[in-house]
Amino acid sequence: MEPERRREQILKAATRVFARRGYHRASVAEIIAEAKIARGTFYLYFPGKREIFSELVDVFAVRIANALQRIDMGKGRPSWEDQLRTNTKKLAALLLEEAELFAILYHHGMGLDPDYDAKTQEFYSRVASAIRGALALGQAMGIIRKGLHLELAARHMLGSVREVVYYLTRTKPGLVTLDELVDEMLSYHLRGLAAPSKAHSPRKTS
Amino acid sequence: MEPERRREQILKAATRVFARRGYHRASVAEIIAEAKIARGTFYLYFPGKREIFSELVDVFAVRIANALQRIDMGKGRPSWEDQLRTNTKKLAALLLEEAELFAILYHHGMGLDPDYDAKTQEFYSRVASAIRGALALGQAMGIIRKGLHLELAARHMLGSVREVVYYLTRTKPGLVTLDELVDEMLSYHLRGLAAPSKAHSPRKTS
Amino acid sequence: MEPERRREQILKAATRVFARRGYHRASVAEIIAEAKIARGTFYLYFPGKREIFSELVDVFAVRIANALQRIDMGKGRPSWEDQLRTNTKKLAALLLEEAELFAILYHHGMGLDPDYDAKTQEFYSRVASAIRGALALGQAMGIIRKGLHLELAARHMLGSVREVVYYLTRTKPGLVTLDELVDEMLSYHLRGLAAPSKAHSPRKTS
Amino acid sequence: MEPERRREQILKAATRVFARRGYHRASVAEIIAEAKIARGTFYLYFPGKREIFSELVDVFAVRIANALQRIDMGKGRPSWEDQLRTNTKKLAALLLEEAELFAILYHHGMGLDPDYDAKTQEFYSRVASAIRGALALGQAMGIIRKGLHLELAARHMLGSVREVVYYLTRTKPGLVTLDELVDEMLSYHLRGLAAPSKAHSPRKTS
DNA sequence: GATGAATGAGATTTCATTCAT
DNA sequence: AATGAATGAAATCTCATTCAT
Repeated sequence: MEPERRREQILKAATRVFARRGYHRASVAEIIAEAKIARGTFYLYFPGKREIFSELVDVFAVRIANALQRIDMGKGRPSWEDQLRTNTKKLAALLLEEAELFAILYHHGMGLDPDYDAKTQEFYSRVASAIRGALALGQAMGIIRKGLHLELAARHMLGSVREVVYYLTRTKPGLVTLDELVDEMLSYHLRGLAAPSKAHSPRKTS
Repeated sequence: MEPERRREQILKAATRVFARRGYHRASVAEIIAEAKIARGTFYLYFPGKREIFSELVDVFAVRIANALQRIDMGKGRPSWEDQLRTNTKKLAALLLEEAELFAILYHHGMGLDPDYDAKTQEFYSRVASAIRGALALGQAMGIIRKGLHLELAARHMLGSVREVVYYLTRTKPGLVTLDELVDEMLSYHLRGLAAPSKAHSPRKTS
Repeated sequence: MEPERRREQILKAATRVFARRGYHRASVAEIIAEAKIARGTFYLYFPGKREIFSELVDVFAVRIANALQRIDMGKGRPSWEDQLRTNTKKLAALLLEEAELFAILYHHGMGLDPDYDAKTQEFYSRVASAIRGALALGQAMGIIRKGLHLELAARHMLGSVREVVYYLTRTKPGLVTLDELVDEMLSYHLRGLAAPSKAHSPRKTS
Repeated sequence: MEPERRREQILKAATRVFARRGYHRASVAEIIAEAKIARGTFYLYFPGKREIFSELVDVFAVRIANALQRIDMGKGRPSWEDQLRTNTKKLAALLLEEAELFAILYHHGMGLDPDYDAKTQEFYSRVASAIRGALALGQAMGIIRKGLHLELAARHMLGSVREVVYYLTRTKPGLVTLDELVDEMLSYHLRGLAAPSKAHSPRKTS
């Protein structure tokens, strides 16, 4: 088999194994069984378990990054809202489609090699940072309310999207359609939970 | 030493080790070194590594559950809002204080034995379910808007709180005070991100 | 078993295995089979194959060093010749007795880890250097002839003793008694091969 | 490429690799990289790693054998001494020139397959035997002293020459010229270390 | 109650050799 | 003749758990 395809095949098999077993319980033995190759063949294509995992995550991170367009208010561009909706939909679609890869990313960090932990943290930091940028822009345009702590808000979004999508892929696939999901997510983050009639504002405590 | 205190001592040591190394990289060797006991002694008090970890998480889960009062609109009770604020504050305080234990809870699930995974899922399901109950109650009282997908909303909250608190304990401790945090969290979830002036409602797409 | 004795037992077993198989073909599996212990037990006492081998060589090198007294012409000391004879005899006795260990040392260097090679080279260098010192002393006393290239002479001795003893232990044990061996070695090195009558001196060539 | 030259090319590459890494640390991968051929090509010309090594050593052993003329006192032949000197010089020159090959020969034996070990032993035995023959001849002619244990003496020579030449090639190349070396070696073996004035003879001990 | 020496299943990785192209 | 992808036996090392003292 041509190296290119063989590599792909192993990567695919590894994805399945990691998704179903987690990083630690996955073993090279299992990956080669899944890929139906000999032990040595694996090491012909990848230096080891850590590295193939790392590559998996990297590639996926890049795909996510590519799915998201930096929100930009230049002339002739769609509205801020539409761009947000597009990004959200693309992201949700990608995560739902690549549920296996996403499961890996969801269960990230800690317990792996220090190098790896740092990398994952960095990935999430980059995402959070991108979100914060979009929020700042929205604030400047008067769409996002003032007084918001942008750093915390970005983490709120990051955490809730991650959890909701994971919940859907693992526990309740098919609970909602993609569009319903996107609507729910957007309205949740933009409007919150409170009923609109009452101009609700939680009072400050000491 | 009395068995009770010895047990406690081991549990404390294990907490430190798990928090610092993660479940997989932690070793029984490290725990007994930290607890300054012999190898055999460990197994006198706990069946094994998996079990002591499991107990750690369970105990913490119970503490969380105890911190949260089921929201109840009975006579003479504080307002729905105040109960929500109280719960949020207690929870945030507990998680921030017990950062080590929380790090464990944040990172776990998956990669352990299937039995254990199931348990974790169950823990989060219970939390999500409690949140959903509170939201339903709020809806009944007209405080929470109609048309909300309660199951998804509960996951939104769960995920975002987990992420925000973890972010604060690990990356930016001291970024905000506890009260500021609670305010941010409540306003985020209740009011969302959108500026209030504009009666903003994202349009549906096909 | 007490650690002290267990350690000794493993070291003995390893000596046998290394002597009969050489460093590379020896395996930890073989050592533990010889010592009748479990795999893990080996690693309880030694960090690995390289290290146990290294220790073996080190210990033997020290024993050799201890067997040899630095030749010293102080008052009341035996004659230079007697000291030489004593050293030679002790050395020969030790090497013949510990034939297994010596076989290991004989087949030294190259092909092992670089660290190890350096160490062995160093050992032989130290021996050669000690010999050179003794020869210089003998020269000063008029016992050793002038014009000798001491560095080369020391290597001559080193190489020939090593080969002769190895030959005896491996191929022809019992060919000569210890005293005969010592006599042969001393007369070989001191008087050479030439018949004494003819004051033989090889002429120089271009 | 014609098979003959290709074979030579691989043999050369292997020599360099074995000399630089030793038998065990050398890998077929390294040899084919050095020879710039494909993996399969190697096995087209040699049955395996062991065999190419073996061939290397064999070829060199034959070259050594050819360099040495059996000492022969037939009519019109040079004197015994001159023949000895010629042999010694040829041998030293060959070993010094082919330092890489000699390093291999110096270090080998043991650690390889039993078959191989036997072969090495046999090579050295043949050399020792040739030396013994020459010594016996010298004894008959009154040049070599009586009472010498010829077998041991042959081993003495073998070991010391091997060590001295190895020492020069590896550690101190250029320490002496070829002629100086030959003089040193001959005088060492013929006259020994003792100063000539004193008719030195070490006394026997019990 | 406590100890810590012993265990061995299981994980990762290497590399000489084969064989279809 | 030449290639190089594939193989898999074998080696090293880890660590949760047991059990005799």
